Amino acid sequence: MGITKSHIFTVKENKLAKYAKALGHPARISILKLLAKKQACVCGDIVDELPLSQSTVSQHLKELKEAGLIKGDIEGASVCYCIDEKEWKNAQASINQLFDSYKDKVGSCC
Amino acid sequence: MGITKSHIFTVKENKLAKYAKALGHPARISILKLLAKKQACVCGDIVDELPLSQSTVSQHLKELKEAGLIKGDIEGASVCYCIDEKEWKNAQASINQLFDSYKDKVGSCC
DNA sequence: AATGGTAATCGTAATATTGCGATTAGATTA
DNA sequence: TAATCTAATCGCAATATTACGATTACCATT
Repeated sequence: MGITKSHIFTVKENKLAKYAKALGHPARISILKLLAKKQACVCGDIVDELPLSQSTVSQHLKELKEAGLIKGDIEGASVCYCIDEKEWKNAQASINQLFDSYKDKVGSCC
Repeated sequence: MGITKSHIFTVKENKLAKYAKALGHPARISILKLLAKKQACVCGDIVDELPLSQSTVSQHLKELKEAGLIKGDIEGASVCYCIDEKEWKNAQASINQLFDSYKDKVGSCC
């Protein structure tokens, strides 16, 4: 139905999925890389760096903001976007917890 | 247009986004956790663990397989699903590379 | 050969995503 | 105040995702 049955999963699973979903688009990866390098913090600079329209970039920024990965401070007429340090680390830790839960195979199947 | 302009991004960015997208649903997180713990390797066991229909689980498994994170070996009538060790490590490394590219803020903006 | 179990696929419906042009709201400058 | 610049939002179209029941294909038993 295009709608996820979130209630049957844990809060933690949903939060992790939300982080991952935000990372699940190359444009958003690209934006985050720009923000990480701090070469572009102002929205307009991001638009200039990517071959996407202003409205499209704005929407991607909105999704990253809703996932919690970034935050935007209004600076006069423009908006300064930055990575949310706390959530960024939290996301990394959550993802690594999943990856690390897999111990090297001992044989069994496959 | 609901279709991603993949060609304007790098292969690496697209690959990372693909991994993240696969992780972007709580059901798939849940499945991967089961596989990581090896409590469920056979498809049927996964279906039993989750309150989702067989066809829905099968579809999620397909997406995880297409992203490369898991593989399935046919064992008689049933199918044994396991994490693809190599791709798993590759995915973790790619994601961490992005996260680690952000150095703690020194001030600038936000 | 007939039956039963397992898992992929098909078809369908509801909803979400991606992308853009156009418009709008706020701040800045002339 | 008028003109301008910035970024969010609206409206739309194309496509993708999520979910399920039904069907199908394939093993394994009987």
